[in-house]
Amino acid sequence: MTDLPKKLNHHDIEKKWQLFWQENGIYDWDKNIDSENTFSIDTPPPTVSGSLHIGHVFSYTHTDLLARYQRMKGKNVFYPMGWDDNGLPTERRVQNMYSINCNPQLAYDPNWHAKEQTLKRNEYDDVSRQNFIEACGEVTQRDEMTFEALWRQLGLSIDWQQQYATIDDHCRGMSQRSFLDLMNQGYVYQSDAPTLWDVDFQTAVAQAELEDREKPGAYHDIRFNIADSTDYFVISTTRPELLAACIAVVAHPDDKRYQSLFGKYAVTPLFKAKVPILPAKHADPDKGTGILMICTFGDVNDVEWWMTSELPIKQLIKRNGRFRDITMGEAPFESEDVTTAQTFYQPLVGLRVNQARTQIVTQLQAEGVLVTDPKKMTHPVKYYEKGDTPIEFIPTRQWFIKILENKDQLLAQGDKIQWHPPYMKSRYDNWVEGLNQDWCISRQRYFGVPFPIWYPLNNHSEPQYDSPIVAKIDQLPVDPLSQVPDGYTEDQRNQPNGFTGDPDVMDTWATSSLTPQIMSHWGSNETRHQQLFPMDIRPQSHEIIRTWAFYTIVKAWYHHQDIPWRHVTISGWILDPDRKKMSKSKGNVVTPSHLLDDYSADAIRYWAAKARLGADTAFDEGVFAVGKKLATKLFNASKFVMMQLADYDQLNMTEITQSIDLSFVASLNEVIETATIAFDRFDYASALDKIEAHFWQFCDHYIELVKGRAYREEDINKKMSALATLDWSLKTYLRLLAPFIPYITEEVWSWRYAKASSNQLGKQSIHQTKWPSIDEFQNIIASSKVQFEQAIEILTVVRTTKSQANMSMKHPVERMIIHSPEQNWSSYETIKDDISRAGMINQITFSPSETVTIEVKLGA
RNA sequence: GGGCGAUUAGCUCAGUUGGUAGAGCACCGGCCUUACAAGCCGUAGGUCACUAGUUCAAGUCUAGUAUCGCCCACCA
Repeated sequence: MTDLPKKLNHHDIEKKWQLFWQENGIYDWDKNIDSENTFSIDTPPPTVSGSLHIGHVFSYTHTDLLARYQRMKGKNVFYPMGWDDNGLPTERRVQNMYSINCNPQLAYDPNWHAKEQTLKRNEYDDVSRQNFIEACGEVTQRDEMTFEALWRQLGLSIDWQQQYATIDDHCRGMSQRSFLDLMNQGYVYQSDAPTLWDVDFQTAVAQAELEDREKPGAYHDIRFNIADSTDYFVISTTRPELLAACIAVVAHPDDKRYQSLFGKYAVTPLFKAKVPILPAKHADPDKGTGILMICTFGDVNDVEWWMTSELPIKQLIKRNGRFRDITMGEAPFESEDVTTAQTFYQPLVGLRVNQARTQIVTQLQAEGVLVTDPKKMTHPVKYYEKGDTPIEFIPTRQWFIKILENKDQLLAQGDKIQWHPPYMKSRYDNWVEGLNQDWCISRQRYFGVPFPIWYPLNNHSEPQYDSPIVAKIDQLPVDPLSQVPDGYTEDQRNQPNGFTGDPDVMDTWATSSLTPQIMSHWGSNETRHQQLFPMDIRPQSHEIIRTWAFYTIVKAWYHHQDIPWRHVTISGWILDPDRKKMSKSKGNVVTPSHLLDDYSADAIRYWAAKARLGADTAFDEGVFAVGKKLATKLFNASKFVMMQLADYDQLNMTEITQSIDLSFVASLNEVIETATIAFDRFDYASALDKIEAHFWQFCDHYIELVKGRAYREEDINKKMSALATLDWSLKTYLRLLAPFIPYITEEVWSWRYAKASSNQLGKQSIHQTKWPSIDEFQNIIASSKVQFEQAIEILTVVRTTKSQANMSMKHPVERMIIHSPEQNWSSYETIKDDISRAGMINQITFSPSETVTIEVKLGA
């Protein structure tokens, strides 16, 4: 007590308490407590292949506030941490860091080790899939340690024994178990059809992973001749490079301009292909020229129209986005003039889409079939959200999970979940209602969860996709590329009449949609699963409602006919000072480390805690400073209280007897009640507002009112009343503020309340003590907060008067006259001594009046 | 085109069931007051985006308008 630090050094206390929390297992989940008394959190596994930014700190703090509150309410909190380390971001990072490409054809090289190097892209070393995966593993493990250190510094009350990584054995096994279960239930199918395809990553992607980008483009008005006629018409297209892929020309059935052409044929320029002219309802007479070409495949309309037609696919673009070799004249590339067609097509071979476009425009111009110069415009183009080249539709074989046929059920599941804030549910509803494709879960990548599937090969080594060989549940996780299915031997791999492993990996969402089951150990530990599933809360951001939240609801419904969690808590975004979303691509990201160092973890948490769920918040260092100020104030006020209490081990609330003390307790009581209600509604921000405001009243008014009585009063009862109130108040504020600013509260708690002798709560860490409750002091509940408020009013008048007179606060007031209704006098009378001392007032008198006015006469 | 949200003091934001507009920061003035000058006290600052309506009473409820943001759809 005698050697309390003069200044608050947040670096020291952060280090000290992090270690203490870790060594004493303060945040450990107790597996022996039933589900009723458990609060389980489906922590978002951060993508580890990037750096954390202040937005992560923001939303993870929100979850921690709820976790800490629930823990203090006596819940057995299950707060795990996961790492999302599979998927494209990791692969891309590893490729760049080591200058390597994955070549699945190569054999594993046990002597190869990843080393950081920078080579030109065409000089990258090829490594085997297994080597590549090991490199990914090394990188992610290193990243995870960095992340963990930051989370610990921020003070997240995670149980670090509960960890998973989406690429680890457990998660791979769980993903495969899920796949097999869905397969058994008939929710999975394979389809060989045009699929959303990213040509850079060379993989299929899902509808949910697309985004529109506004890009420059141009309308190209191209003349098409009508077969066996001298007539022609003009189509307008943004994708002239696909002219050779044209399979038909369509116009709206009601479009009078073109009705006479239906049933006839058009001949494409350059390639001289005869294509039918047909009616199609999706053709909009008001757009372009009203007549358009169908190409395989220019956009989703082409795909949809093609599926209902009997026409062949003329595929020009290869999986790598380049134009393939084509022999004109061979089906389906028939031509009226094979030689000319080949001449025009040949220069396109090997080009990428935009290069081919330039080339073909030159050709069209040279042929005189481009009616006008290209008309420039900008239009939205579909991209894979992580890609740099527009999406193409390429026919490939993919695995799908059925979702379209269960929209109603999925909407009903959404209704059973409580969304915070509630309007976020409409995002979910909108998305489900607008779905138009099943969920494509296969990806042609390497660092991910493989499908637990092999295919038998016929005597031509062709895979028999209709009769896959399925792994057994107890084999999971399996890697079909290195493991052998029952009944076969390794030397039969890829041999005629042998087998082959499914080469694809799963969409990363196929794994992260199972985060509740991954942590509940569904399928392997039924007791644990029952304790933890469904989970209590799923914290996440709103832009992934359509992916993470949606897919998790899908899986929980298919596997368990249940909701995955009872509540979804949605954090908003951090906006930069121009109110733009912070994102890597915009280059406006703020990283948290230096902020934590400058302002302290408590201060950063304070800033995060001021933002309500769902609300986007501008990045504002001013608020960090306020948080830091609060921590400093708590430190100083606590030091003051400690000085007063130094000689007293234990004080009892029954010693609180004085009017102003009782009314102050009543007023703080009200705050406990309000804050508790707010926290129960997940509204930590309102709770903080109330607590904080009252704490400043404690410092600015209550302490000033009673400090004299605390150290100068001769009447021991009056003195003890002040001391007991200070003691109880501080103990209460510390606990109310503990979820928000865990370091400083723990530090102060350790000065007095963690000691067994003075701690009826019997815990060493404040974070394991009970949240304050009005049940603690029934004898005081009946008190009124009126006297405290009267005192504030009087004190304020005194201070204003002195301030306006440019006087020191120590300057005496010669006389104060309280004009007030007579029935209030007795109340004032009970606080008169305290007011007089705090305001340096020599004399207080009363005067009857209907309204309250306070008259102050300063001394000379 | 459909859906959702926001608009309150110079800035960042509160405002629970309708009842006289709130905080912090910034600004300005004052104050060494035995926890804190990284402090304290105080002053000033707002047609609650706009228009109509309901009501004794609207920041709050209803309808519409504008601006900003997000989600979805369309995108030849």
